[in-house]
Amino acid sequence: MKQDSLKIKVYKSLRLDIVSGKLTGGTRITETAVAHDLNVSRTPVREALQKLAQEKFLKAIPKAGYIVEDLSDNEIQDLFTTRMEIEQIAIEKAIEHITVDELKSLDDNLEQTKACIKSGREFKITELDIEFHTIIYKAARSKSLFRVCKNLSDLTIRYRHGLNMVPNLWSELLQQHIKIYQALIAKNGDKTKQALVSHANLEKSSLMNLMQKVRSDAFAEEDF
Amino acid sequence: MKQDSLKIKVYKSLRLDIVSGKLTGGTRITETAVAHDLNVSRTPVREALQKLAQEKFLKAIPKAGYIVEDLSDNEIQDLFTTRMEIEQIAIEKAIEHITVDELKSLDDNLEQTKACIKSGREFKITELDIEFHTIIYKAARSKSLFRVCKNLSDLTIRYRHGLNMVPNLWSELLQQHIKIYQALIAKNGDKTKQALVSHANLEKSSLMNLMQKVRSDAFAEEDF
DNA sequence: CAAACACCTCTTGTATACATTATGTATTAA
DNA sequence: TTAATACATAATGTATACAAGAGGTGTTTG
Repeated sequence: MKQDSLKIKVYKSLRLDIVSGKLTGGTRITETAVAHDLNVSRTPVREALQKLAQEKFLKAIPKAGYIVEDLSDNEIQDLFTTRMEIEQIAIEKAIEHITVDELKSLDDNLEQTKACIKSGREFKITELDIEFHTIIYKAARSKSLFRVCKNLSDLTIRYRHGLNMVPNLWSELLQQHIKIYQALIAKNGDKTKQALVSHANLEKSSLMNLMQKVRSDAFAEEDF
Repeated sequence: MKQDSLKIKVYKSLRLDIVSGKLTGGTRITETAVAHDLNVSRTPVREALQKLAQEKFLKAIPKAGYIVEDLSDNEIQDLFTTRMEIEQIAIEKAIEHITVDELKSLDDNLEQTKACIKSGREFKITELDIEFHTIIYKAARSKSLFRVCKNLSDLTIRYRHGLNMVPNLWSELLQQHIKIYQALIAKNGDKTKQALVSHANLEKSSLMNLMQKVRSDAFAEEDF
């Protein structure tokens, strides 16, 4: 395997910090600080930050640095909604083109997820969830659509780790993955889309409940 | 108005060269050459090239430079198809949210286009065409959807200048814009989507005919 | 003659020094 | 006391020098 360039290393490192929630929304980031932390010069850091800003993980403040993108509840909802709407297009195409190998990959993915839920390896579950959807994007056989789907999916990752705290949610989401998988095999367009919409809605509503809870908890603490 | 940074200047300059067809697909681009041409250092050039590559106007060849992205006929068709499919989502939302001011902007746009078709200002017509669709994207009131639509639309621009050569096409496309506009006013979802699909299909088929013609002409010349 | 190896050159990758600008603070004048 | 100005500071913006890798070419050796 070829060695990543420093730019890519910095990119991956920061991206992981953001999607994993280590860097929260609003955090200020400066080229110099990152360069110092990672022991590289400003050049690769600068390029990595620009890439992250273009992907909407960071927000560039001209002549003043960057902050970690901090979406409002409405903007997060909007993101999840758009993702679902476009994913419907993808899954409709996937029905036509998906191969037995790809269906096998989905099946493998479901098995692995089941195992991870049992053993409680939450970080891995999120990864598998992303993989499940990515297989479908790819099966749509549209380069431009794949790019759009993947980008939207990536942007949602950081908001989904909180879902690990909701008890039994992963089991429900897995059941929905299975429904999607079965509808894909049956090549039933309406059923597939419906299963996908239910899935996205559960995810979105769980997230919104969670955020409201977090907010009211914070408010309660202020009473002291 | 604030002065653009060199990076932005270089970016805009190259982007214009690509979408206007001055730089055709497959053309090789190197940092040094661009820097020399525009009398700036490699740093801003480098950043501009990376931005263009991320937006899929250029293709990065690691350690070897860049070439102007050269899509196959199928890939171009795919791009236009995806754009249309996602634009349908946008226009459905636009019906719900579009304001009278925005409808007025669309009307202005149609009038200007009419005038430009009469006077044959083709470059301006393309701009107005893009503006027409952008107003609709914005009216959908979804940040994430707007971003996706705009990006896909931008990618199609460079393939559309060839359409200027097709006689009377712009008049037909204008008629379709008018249909879309009227359907939007009537807030008729099905009619609006149908008008949009017709519009996109005409554009796509005209482009494919044109490319096939260009190809067969080139083939005919080889017979000598 | 063919294949392998070394080297030469072109291009990106990285570090660093310097320029520019925006912001905040302190001082001075009205 | 307040407002304006000047300056200090900290960040990005830009230029440039050097490093490193990939590919082509020529020479050498079997």
